[in-house]
Amino acid sequence: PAGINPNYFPAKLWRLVNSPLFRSVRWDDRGEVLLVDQALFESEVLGAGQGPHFFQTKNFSSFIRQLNLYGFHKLVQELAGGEEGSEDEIDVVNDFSGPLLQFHNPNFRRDRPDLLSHLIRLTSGNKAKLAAGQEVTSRPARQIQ
Amino acid sequence: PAGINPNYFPAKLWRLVNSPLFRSVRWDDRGEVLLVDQALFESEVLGAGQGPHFFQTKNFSSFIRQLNLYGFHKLVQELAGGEEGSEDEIDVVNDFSGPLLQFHNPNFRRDRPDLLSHLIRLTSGNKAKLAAGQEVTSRPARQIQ
Amino acid sequence: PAGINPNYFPAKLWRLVNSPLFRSVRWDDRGEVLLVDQALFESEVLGAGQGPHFFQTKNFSSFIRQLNLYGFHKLVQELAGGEEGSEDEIDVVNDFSGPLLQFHNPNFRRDRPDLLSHLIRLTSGNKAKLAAGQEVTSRPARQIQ
DNA sequence: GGCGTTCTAGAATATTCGTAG
DNA sequence: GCTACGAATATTCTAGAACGC
Repeated sequence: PAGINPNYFPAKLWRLVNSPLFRSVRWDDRGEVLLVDQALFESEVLGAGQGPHFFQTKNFSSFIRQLNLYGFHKLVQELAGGEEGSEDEIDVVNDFSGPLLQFHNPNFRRDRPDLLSHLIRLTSGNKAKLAAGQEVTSRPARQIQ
Repeated sequence: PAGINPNYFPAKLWRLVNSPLFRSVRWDDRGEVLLVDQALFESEVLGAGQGPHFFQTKNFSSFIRQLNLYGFHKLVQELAGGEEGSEDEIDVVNDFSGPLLQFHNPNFRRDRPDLLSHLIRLTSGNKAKLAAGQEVTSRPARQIQ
Repeated sequence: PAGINPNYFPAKLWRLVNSPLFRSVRWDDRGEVLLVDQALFESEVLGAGQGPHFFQTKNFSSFIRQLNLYGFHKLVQELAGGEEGSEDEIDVVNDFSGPLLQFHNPNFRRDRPDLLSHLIRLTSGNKAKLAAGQEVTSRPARQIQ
């Protein structure tokens, strides 16, 4: 998407979730929740010898730290028991391999790439600025032209 | 229900009692009392190999501890000894399999999901806050809505 | 070892590291450093269907949280870059399968089971007591006789 | 100086055990 | 007998802090 730095975590996550080449990171049916298959992610994204190595780490926990730093929150898997929409949840969880971790961020939605610029790193400094009502933006990409 | 954390006990209990897939946890006729078949609960909810494992314990007593922590109280079953109206009680108790335990909480009613947010964990700290007249709320959910 | 509660983390870790049945948790050559093969640990200790299931979690991160709570610290692996003695480190790291994580605690040594009783949970309350110079002990095991 | 990675800790709920009432 | 509760540990999710680039 335009306007955000392609080298930073939000842009990388966006490319991952929208890439058909990576099955470990996907959208839920509504395009509002990030689904992650940890085992598959570790092999196809963090594993050795992966061509376009997205991240420098091999530890899944570092990926989780990034998600939290950018304001994502984990959703617990509501399995088989709700009133409405329980079928979807079953599908979501048992899709193809291991259980899927679910993360949510109001500024990370499939149909709203324009919101990506609102994903900021929640450092203590940035949080103080936000509390003071100031705008916080990520460092923009260095455009050639 | 909206506004409560789906990871926590009240939400899980709500899903259980309203799920047609679990027969061990049900409402009484009026939708005001929680009915629990211990033997069935131990096999279908706490038993091994249950896909959607709601709890990490296999001990029924831990489930009871949670009920008490959230303000549920056990109703003693007056077995066929009252004056009139004893048939109802017999029906309630011997519905389909084992004896049904009955628990009550004024904020847990079938037709009032809005009251679920009042179910708070009665730790000593929270009870002190309540005694001091302060509001006590659960850690909020990260709801999608 | 006598005197410590066999249900708590230090005793479980002691049994694991000294058990020939579990290869994922071992001592280093000197018996002073805990070596953990994460992948093997996840399958043989945290995996489903393990007989004497030590922990109720399936997440390796929860195991790490326990190590830190009881005062263990991770040792960074100096990979083949030192001056002398680097062979030992290589052996430690590449012994049989994946890389081995190393953790250290002065009260966790192979030849000193008597020190296990000094492993206490570093909660905020216990840390305050320690800072005040008070003794902190774990809840003792309930002995039958 | 910002971002990514790592290691550790905070804080809330969950689970267990024992016992008061 | 047995319900309810206190208190400790266990588990989970998130955040703090340090460091390198």
